[in-house]
Amino acid sequence: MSLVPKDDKVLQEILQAAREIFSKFGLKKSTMEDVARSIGKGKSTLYYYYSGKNELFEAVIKDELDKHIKNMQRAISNASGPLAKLKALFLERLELKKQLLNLGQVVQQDFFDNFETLLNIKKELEITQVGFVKEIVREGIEGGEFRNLSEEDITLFSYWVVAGFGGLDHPVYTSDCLKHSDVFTEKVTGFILYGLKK
Amino acid sequence: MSLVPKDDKVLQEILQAAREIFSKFGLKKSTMEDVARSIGKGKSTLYYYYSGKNELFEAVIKDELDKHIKNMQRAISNASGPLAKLKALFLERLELKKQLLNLGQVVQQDFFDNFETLLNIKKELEITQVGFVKEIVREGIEGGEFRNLSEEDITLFSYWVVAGFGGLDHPVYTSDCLKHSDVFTEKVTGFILYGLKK
DNA sequence: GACTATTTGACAAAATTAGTCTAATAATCT
DNA sequence: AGATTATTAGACTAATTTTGTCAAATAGTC
Repeated sequence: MSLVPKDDKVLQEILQAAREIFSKFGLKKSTMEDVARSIGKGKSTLYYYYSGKNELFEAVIKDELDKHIKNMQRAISNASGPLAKLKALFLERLELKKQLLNLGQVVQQDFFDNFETLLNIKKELEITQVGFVKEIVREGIEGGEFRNLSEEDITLFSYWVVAGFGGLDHPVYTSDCLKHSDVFTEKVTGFILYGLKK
Repeated sequence: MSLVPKDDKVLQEILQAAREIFSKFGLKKSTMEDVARSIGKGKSTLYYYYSGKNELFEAVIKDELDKHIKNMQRAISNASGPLAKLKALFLERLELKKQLLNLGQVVQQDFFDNFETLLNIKKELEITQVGFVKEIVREGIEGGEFRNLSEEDITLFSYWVVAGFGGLDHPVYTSDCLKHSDVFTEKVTGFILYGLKK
């Protein structure tokens, strides 16, 4: 994503600064000069590492998503049983949503789709999440908690769950729901599992 | 300050919207379009009431200061004895500082001085505060808590106190101090009163 | 309807920002 | 030390955004 990933220290510095500036002002009102100034460098330095403002923004988003995918992986590994794993996944997904909100009004699906690379990133995120859900479901089937499903059905089910995650990103859902995240999580997890019970 | 103070409702609407936008983005990154959009009107409407962006900003500041002067007045009236009054004044002054910080990085003295009208407003604020302090000191002298001072000395003392208030606006003072506002207030009030004790 | 007040949209001038490019500077190697 | 490569910055232009203007449209009042 970056032109010359030679000096990792500067790269990280730029990413961190950019994340903060974009979070504070949003993409539109943030300038490359803002980012540069905040790390005490010239704007040209940024262009040495990233080919443009949008590219920097994409890098910030991708960096953020990568971190969250890792967090999801870790959360699932740390949980015992499919129920706990699904819950952990769901909670982590909510966290991802919060972070995207924090990146200055970029969570709107239409805005997100405007970047071709971001679209690819989104697909990757979707596939990764589907993978997580499939893994959990398979574990539940093998453990006897869930009814037996064909591989095809597992895939379909997993895509449905992840579609539900995506739906949470739409502005139809207000912050009030997120405030009651424990109750909300239980309910949604319950809905999800209803389709799997023996 | 406004060109045509005819429709007070729209005027207030603009002021309120402007306050929020300026607080969120600061003066520089806020646009008249932002303000207009947030009240669902055209930008030209803003120019009908205010001759320019800076003029609108000044109006917001002046409105804010007026409110705080009233609050200072009320706080002093409600307090008993010069010590309590001085403390109340000081706390209210800190509140004013917070509000100015909230208006998007305008608290810097040099920035403040850039506006001639704002300079006049600042002088007015200074004179008002000096008046409050003098009142409090006189009360303490008459009540026997403070040593007797000439009118000239009272004036000098009051200007010194208000200068101290102004010093708080400089970036040398970090937010950490403001976090411990009770201890901070006690200490500063103590320093102030030290010069007055019998 | 006539008159006045308010609001808006189109637009030009001014200001700001993104991005380019060359020179300066720093780092590395021989 | 000089040569080479990598990184950084400043000057600058083109593109974009913002401020402010002004005439027309619209709303309100008599």
